[in-house]
Amino acid sequence: MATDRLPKQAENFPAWYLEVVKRAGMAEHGAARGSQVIKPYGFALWEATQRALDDRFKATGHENVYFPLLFPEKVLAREADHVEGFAPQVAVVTRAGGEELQEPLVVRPTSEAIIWSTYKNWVQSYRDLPLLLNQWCNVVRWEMRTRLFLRTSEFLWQEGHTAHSTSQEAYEEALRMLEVYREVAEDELAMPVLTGRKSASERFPGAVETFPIEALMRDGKALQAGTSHFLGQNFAKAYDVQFLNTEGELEYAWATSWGVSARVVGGVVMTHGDDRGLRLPPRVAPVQVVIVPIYKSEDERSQVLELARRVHKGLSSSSVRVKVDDRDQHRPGFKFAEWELKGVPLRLEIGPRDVAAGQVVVADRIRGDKSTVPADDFISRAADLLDELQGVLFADASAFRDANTHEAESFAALRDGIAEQAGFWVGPWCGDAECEQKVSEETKATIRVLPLVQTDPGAPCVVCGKPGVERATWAQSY
RNA sequence: CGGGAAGUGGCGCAGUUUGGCAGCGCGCUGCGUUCGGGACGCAGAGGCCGGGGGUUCAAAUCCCCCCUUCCCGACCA
Repeated sequence: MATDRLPKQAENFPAWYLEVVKRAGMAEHGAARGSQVIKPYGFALWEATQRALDDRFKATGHENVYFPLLFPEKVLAREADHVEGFAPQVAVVTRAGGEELQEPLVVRPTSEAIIWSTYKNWVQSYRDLPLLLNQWCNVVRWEMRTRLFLRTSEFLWQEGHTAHSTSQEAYEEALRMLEVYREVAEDELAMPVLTGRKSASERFPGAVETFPIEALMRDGKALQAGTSHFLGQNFAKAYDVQFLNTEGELEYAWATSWGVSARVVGGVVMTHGDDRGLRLPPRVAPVQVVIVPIYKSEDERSQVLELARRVHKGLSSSSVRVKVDDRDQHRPGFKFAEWELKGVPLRLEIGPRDVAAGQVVVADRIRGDKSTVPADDFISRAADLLDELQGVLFADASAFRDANTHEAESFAALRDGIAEQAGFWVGPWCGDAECEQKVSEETKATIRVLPLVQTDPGAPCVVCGKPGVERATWAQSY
């Protein structure tokens, strides 16, 4: 008898996370250091997220493009902050075609450089703007420390790169895409997020402002689940992208970039999972309803499968993603445990008793209860029930986030509080990098997010006591 | 990059101290019994023991060199 249970979340969260990711069939370690193989179940979640994002990109006027994976190192080196920020993480190709390359090629860590060096040729007039483009691709960043989905040396993402004729328009674009990210995180992934600005030290290299979405994982650590950057004219100046404005004057273009990576798959695992495994938001769940047939004799089998297929057909026709688990090599109990691990929101158990009564047993993975309902009632109500569960999951995660958000009354309270109870800690900050650094040195927590508009100016900084200019949210993070 | 651990059938591991037929559990294949919360019996298949060199009658095991991966920290989506 192989029970082979998962570790308990509370006892060892990282081990629990890795076990769920591997055993649910989402991903495993790849051949190269820090790389990963994304398996069908994990990829399906990423695809669902991709669709949700891409639909919204299109709806906001963006188009998809593709730029090269490799480009000359000197292209990357044009923007000072950018190259300084990424240099330690960049993989470089020095040999190809059996020869040393005259000019080394970098594997993109992000594509601002190659895209803006190309935009130079695409932009001459204000009539060429705005340029609203997005790219779905992989990037490579040679991180010291890796973890499946959350930080791998190669990862999948989307990166939007826009060029505008005015500062205001670019700034608004950055905020608009931040809002798209918030919406996808909350409405599709049921993952509540904080939005706002990053402090200067946490900014993207080359950005004027960085706007993140920050989610809280079940172990109280924050996860940056997406970022949108207002790049000002930094890249236009570095790559010489100028246009003639309506006044006939030459002006540098204004830029944004924004990205969400497959890290969010890990975020979903760590936001909603419990001791039994995953709990998937219905809107992105690869399988929303799984049907487990129960039978002894061949006779029962055919009757049970007949009802199962009827229910399958009924649900499919109302666009519910449903699967009949008719594998003969496993008994029902095994299948129950397996689909719970995989986080399928609803499981139907159909056995001889149910065939006789025209009913199904409905097991709810999200709320953890079971009920018996007439088969036809379930078919007509399934879509609504899934919507309801989507809401339950979001409400659960929001309640958890709220319960783990604390007010930092003093530096001592912040320092000791974070050590004792991980989570978001909120308090006034004077804006000095020294105070920020003191907190991170003593607590390992960083400022995750600052409000878009000042909410509490003048309150004493929780570190130094000087009048605050920001209300900061601190947390330890992934 | 510092600290730790580990490379042995698909997966998880034991065997290494003290050299002597390469094992166990899960999984896989076949047959049978089972099937409403992780089934069982019987019979099977499957291994250059991370790589290279050395010591020895004999190396998974001892010695040297190399490679790789994971975990914990500093860096980051």
